[in-house]
Amino acid sequence: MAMLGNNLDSVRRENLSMVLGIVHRRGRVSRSQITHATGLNRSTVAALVAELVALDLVVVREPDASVTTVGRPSPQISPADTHVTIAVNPELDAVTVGVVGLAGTVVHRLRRDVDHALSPAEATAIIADIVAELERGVLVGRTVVAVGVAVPGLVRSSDGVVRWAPHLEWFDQPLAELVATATGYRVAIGNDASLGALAEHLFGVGRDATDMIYLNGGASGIGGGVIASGRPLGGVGGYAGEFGQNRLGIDIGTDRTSPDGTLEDEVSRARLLDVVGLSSADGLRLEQALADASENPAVRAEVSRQLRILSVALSNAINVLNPQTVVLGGFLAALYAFDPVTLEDCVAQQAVPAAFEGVRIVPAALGEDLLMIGAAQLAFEDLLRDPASAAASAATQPTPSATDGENSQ
Amino acid sequence: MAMLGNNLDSVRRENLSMVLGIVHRRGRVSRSQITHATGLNRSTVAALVAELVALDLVVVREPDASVTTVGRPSPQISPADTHVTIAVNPELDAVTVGVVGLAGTVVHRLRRDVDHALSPAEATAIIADIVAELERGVLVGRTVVAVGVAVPGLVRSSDGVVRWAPHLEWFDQPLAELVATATGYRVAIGNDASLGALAEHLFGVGRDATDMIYLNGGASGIGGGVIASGRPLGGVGGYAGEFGQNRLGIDIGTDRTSPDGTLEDEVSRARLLDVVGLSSADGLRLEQALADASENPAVRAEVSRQLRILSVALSNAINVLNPQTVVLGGFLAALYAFDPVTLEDCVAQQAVPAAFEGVRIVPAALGEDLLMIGAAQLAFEDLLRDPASAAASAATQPTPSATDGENSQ
DNA sequence: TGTAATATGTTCTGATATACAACAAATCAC
DNA sequence: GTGATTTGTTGTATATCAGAACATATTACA
Repeated sequence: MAMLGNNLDSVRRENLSMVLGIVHRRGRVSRSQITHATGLNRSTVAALVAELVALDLVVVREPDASVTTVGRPSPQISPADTHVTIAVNPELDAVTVGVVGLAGTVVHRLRRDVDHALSPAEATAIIADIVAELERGVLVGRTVVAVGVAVPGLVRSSDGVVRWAPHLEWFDQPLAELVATATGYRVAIGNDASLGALAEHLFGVGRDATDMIYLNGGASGIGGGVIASGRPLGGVGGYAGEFGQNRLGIDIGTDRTSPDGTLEDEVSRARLLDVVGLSSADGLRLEQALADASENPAVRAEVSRQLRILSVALSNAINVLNPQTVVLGGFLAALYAFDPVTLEDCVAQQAVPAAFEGVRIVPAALGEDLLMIGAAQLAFEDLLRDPASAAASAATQPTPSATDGENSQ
Repeated sequence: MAMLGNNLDSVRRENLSMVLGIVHRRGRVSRSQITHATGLNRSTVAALVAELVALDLVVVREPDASVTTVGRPSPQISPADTHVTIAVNPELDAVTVGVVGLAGTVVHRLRRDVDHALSPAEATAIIADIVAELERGVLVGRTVVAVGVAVPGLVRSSDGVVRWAPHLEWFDQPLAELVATATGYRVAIGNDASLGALAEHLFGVGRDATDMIYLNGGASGIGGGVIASGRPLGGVGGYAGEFGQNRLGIDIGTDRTSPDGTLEDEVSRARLLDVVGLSSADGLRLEQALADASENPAVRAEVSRQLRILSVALSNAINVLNPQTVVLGGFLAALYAFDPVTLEDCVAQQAVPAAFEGVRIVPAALGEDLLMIGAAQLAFEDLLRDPASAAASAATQPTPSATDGENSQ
């Protein structure tokens, strides 16, 4: 029963965390907006903001001249750009690294293509190399809070071990430890789709949803993430959200290509590329190709087959999780864009009516920044939870080099 | 962005809540155990316990003589039996009402059978009648905190309207309001299976699980509830957990009786009763009947068919929610007991290995008290969240009568 | 242009919850 | 019976937030 009591320190910590969180999510707020959002006293908010300014976490700007309300103008508070995280996304054919500011914006991004499937050690070496490069460039004068890695596979949340990343062929690899040792920074690792869900929840189309499902269609399969009561749903190990492996009931026998296939066996990018005659395409290009071929009966048949199967997956998920919003990313967004009405109708028919009412099915909004923002968010988590001590430890962190090996999350 | 800042009042409130919660869940603890569990100072815990004693919420007993440790013995703290909730479970053929103490034990229970399907108004009248009877009996000298109702259907958590209870044929009925008006107490309403999940989580086999799935097989279908990160998962409307309506993929064509049936179409008590030749039976009697007929090929075939289908539902749920424990209640417990190994093997084959490792599949433990405890827990929620003000308002509540009509949850 | 109204910033004081320290008390170990 | 250990009890100190009073900057309106 590991719950800790609240003392006066925790009040300050939580209030600081709350103020920083508001500034982080909204990007720019007046101090009086913070006062109203928190319900705290003006004087208290002033003190909290002053402490965050002293920690170099937020900056105070002149009141926004464009607002025209009665009363003394309130200064604008924004996240400082001095504290950043490094977001990393290792994929089969490339490693993407980004520098993300506390405002949730990608300051800098860098993609390094590779010609063969990387081992964890090789990926780590590339990451360390890119980080070293960044340290000589954009990171000068900035403080790196942590490194966040979005991995296309299952990650054990307790220690950052990649348990199962079939696409990369990584199994039980202590990636957090490897990257921490190589870069010298604290490292947080998570599943890519779960981090995508987090990103869309905080900065994308899931902004105002407390309960949200995110499904991402990638080259390797379908990943997912769940936000429940405004917080990421991880499960005991952190593996939650594996919608792609679910087995679904489909009413038309010919809809299924195998008798007991999983969602990602039946609904796949490869089949879509196949039917439109492409060898590869990102989400937007695939969407365009599908639209161009919308009169082709074979295309229509395959798309509607996949939509019907996807609708079962969504219905099941809606029955169990009762979300406000369902966000579709990757090729699933292309699938949805081809025929939104059919998908919505199918889901409406199959889901429990009360659970479905009010559900918005929408395509993802964050595009290529999605995983950068998600991974960065994971890395910012400690700072957002306890601004004072995390900022202090980040500032006093030894100069990043290949010496110390911390790990986290 | 409705989040409130912490002030000193909230510290006190949360600490009181935490101490009462510990006493509530563990039933009997020494004060020093509370000190260690909360991390608070001895003197602080002493003050908190003293306040709870003053509120008549806990009682202090002499130190337990049986403990033999060095040092001064610490007094035992237990929940007081003066504060109770009234738990209600309307069913098709009966209304069950229980008086449940803060310790989570059912002090008194009373079942009234009815000969026809009740309307919400009729059910309310019966509930009010039983409550009046209780007020002349066991409730004398006790304070009723609230009434909790476990409904076999979907309940809107915001206002306690029963949206969809097909078994009872109740649709969009403001049951919370009706019962509150009729009894004069604050009323909290929830779905029966979700409350079962809560009960098993707090006092049953899910005690040490932070992430848990509960599936209950009832006469009317299959209901479910989810605990995620130690808290009930409700979704936006409170409808989460409707596993029974999910559509599942099954590998053997003959396993399915309809091409696109839901879980509760395929896995049903009626089919089991049918195959063993009974017209009705509760969980235990069905379990016995199945065991007795374990050599009958027709019984074996139907049970294994249902187990295979159930395994798909569990695998899907495990993939998405990554729980520690899966609890099966009602006839699903009987199904499980018939052949635990087959079910576990099927799930192991179909679920994502990392998500399945360490999952315990277990039958429910609380038996017939399950829904009483779950409904009571819902009713206790306000008191547990804010002991000081809730206890004060319960004490000053107008004498229960058919005058005031509050509702809650 | 000037005054009133409104909202917010700033500063100081007060209330209060918890931590801490010192002492007292009750047990076990030897 | 004495010492060690743990916990209860009491009084003091610290820190945080609320609130009041005043200052300031804007809009509204005559």
